[in-house]
Amino acid sequence: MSAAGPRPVSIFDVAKRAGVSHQTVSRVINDAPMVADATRARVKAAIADLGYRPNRSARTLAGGAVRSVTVFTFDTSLYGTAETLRGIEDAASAAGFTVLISVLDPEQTYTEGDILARLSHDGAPAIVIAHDETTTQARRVLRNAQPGAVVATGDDQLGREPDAADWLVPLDDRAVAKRATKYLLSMGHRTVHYLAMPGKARRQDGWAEALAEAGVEPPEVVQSGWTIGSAAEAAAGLVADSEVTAIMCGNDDLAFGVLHAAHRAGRGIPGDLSVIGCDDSPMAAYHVPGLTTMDLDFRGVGRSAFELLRHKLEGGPDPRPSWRSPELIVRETSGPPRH
Amino acid sequence: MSAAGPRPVSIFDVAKRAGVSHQTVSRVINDAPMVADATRARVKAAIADLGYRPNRSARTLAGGAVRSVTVFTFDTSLYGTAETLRGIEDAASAAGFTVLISVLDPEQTYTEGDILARLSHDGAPAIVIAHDETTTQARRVLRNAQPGAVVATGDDQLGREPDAADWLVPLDDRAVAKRATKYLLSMGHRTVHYLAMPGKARRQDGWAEALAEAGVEPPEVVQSGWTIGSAAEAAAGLVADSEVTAIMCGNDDLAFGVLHAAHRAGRGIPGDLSVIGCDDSPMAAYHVPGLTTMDLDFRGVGRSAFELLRHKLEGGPDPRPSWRSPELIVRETSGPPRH
DNA sequence: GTATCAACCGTGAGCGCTAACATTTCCTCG
DNA sequence: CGAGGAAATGTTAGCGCTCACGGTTGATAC
Repeated sequence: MSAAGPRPVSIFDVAKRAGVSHQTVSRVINDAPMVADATRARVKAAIADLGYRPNRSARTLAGGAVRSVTVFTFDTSLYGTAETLRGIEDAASAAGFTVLISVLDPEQTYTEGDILARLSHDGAPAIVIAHDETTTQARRVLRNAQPGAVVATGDDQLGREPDAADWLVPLDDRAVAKRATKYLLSMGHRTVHYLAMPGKARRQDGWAEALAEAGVEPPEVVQSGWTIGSAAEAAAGLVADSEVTAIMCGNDDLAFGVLHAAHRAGRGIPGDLSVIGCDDSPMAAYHVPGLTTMDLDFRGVGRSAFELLRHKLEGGPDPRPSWRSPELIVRETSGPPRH
Repeated sequence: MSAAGPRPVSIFDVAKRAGVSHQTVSRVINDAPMVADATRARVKAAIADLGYRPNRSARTLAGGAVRSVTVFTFDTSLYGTAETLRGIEDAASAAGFTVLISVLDPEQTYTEGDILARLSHDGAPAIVIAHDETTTQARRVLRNAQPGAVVATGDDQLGREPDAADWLVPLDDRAVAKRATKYLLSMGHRTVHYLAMPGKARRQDGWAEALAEAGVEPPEVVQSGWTIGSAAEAAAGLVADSEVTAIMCGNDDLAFGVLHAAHRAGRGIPGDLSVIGCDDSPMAAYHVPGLTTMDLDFRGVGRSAFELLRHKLEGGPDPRPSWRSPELIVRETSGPPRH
């Protein structure tokens, strides 16, 4: 009834009811010490009676502890971002934080002001799930504007960005891609082709690195969009080429696209062509044939990102990063080439 | 720099710089009339110079127009909810609204207080993406507490809930499931089995209704969880039974699980078994074989939900609901039964 | 030249809360 | 038994903004 009804109950109403000052009520709802048990109980009863609920705007305005995070991301319906978001949400709500999301459109360019304007206020804490150009730019902007209140996940750029450990939960995409490529190479493939999604340069780097170490000249990268459909289209040429025996894909969705294209082209999997994905999305295990891929713990990364942010905000012991490390999962889309 | 730096620039700083009162600045940032063009320009210049950005907390506290929505949902990584969320986000950010998300855990039960506490303040506008028990309960709680500021999407319960049109963007799951079932029946199947996901009773109703109209006794419903894996497991018995020639699934993910189980059981698709999903997720078109399913415009539903909420908040002309109506998409997992 | 009325702009209060400090109470100890 | 001090509570100010006014212009009308 409160929407249209009378003014919602405030801290003063509770105070009056409990026969204390409003500040005491504030202490109770903030679990502050220095309140007698009896008083605390009385206040809590009053809160329950009146159905009081604190007003977050007032709280943040008054300069109390921050209790919200803005998450910048670029597409909530992709497996990786959705899972990361979920991880952030889990950790955040457990800690009593509100999470706001701000979805950036990869097609659009944003000015610094555009991005900062999406924060609820100047200096508001933020997490950036940076998996493409646009979000990487957001990461840069936020990091410049308010280094104390930003954390990011995504493309590992360790070594290029200063103090990355303080504010970045890296996925080490390079190592992941390298591992996958090496595996394919180890199966006896002469070379491995790469189907790239937009703005994930580090995975491509890892692939190139693995090839370089094996002494093979990397073939031309084939560029795809983010959707299964775009991958199927982009890979049409690749799968038609009988010289191509192994393709590594930027993520699982792209791999499904490739598999579809390969099927249409009549190429046998994995006899004629090995395909490997990345992310281990739920579909990977149930696709027929089962998709070989890299398991990435996005949810864990999201949780860790939140913990890191919280650490920056509130201090306390260094949070140990706690996500499963990436792991190769061999299923049925990969094998030795047929001679 | 504002996080650790000096106090962020406020409306007063801008006012001083522009040589006007703070109220005039407020007028400018709110696009209010009654400000001379010259003054407006001067203020805007000052805003740009100082890099001023309004503080949302202060704005909502001071009782201005509401500019945020809290979205209640139960799993941001499912296709349907992710897309709906995306639709809401699109519309909301276009309208200058902030979107907060609040993820409810289906395993958990929430008290009325728990749910209301997730609002940023008493009476804060909310959208509920109600696809299961928990979110449906949230919908009920919010609707009771603040009918003026709640809108929901999801399971159609028209006829049972009063004034549904005012606050519900229905998906008419019943009709969708009925359509799919009728299609299967029309292919010549004696009966259609149903693999249910948790808490989507209306789809089951539609299936039962279609069977009833065809004069066939509905077989026992098989219950699944939300994941592909749980579906594969739950459907194991069904696919092993050669009497079963058609299965309709609660959504596409479940259908993929069934397809997987069928493959393992050695049943031919669609010769031995027809499978139909629901949602037309991106994978449906690229799965081999292509999944027959119902196309649902979740994104449009999300957009409409936001528009409806905005209408309730700000008045104005009735928003025309504008989402594509559900459509049957026939691909390769369905066909007539083999005799 | 004065009343009239827009258009424009400023002043003060207050939203609900917390920080910082002031005050009271009550126990401990020499 | 009074000084000292900690625990418990109250008081005041102010966060950044909007609302509801009140004041000031300048053009127009008579």
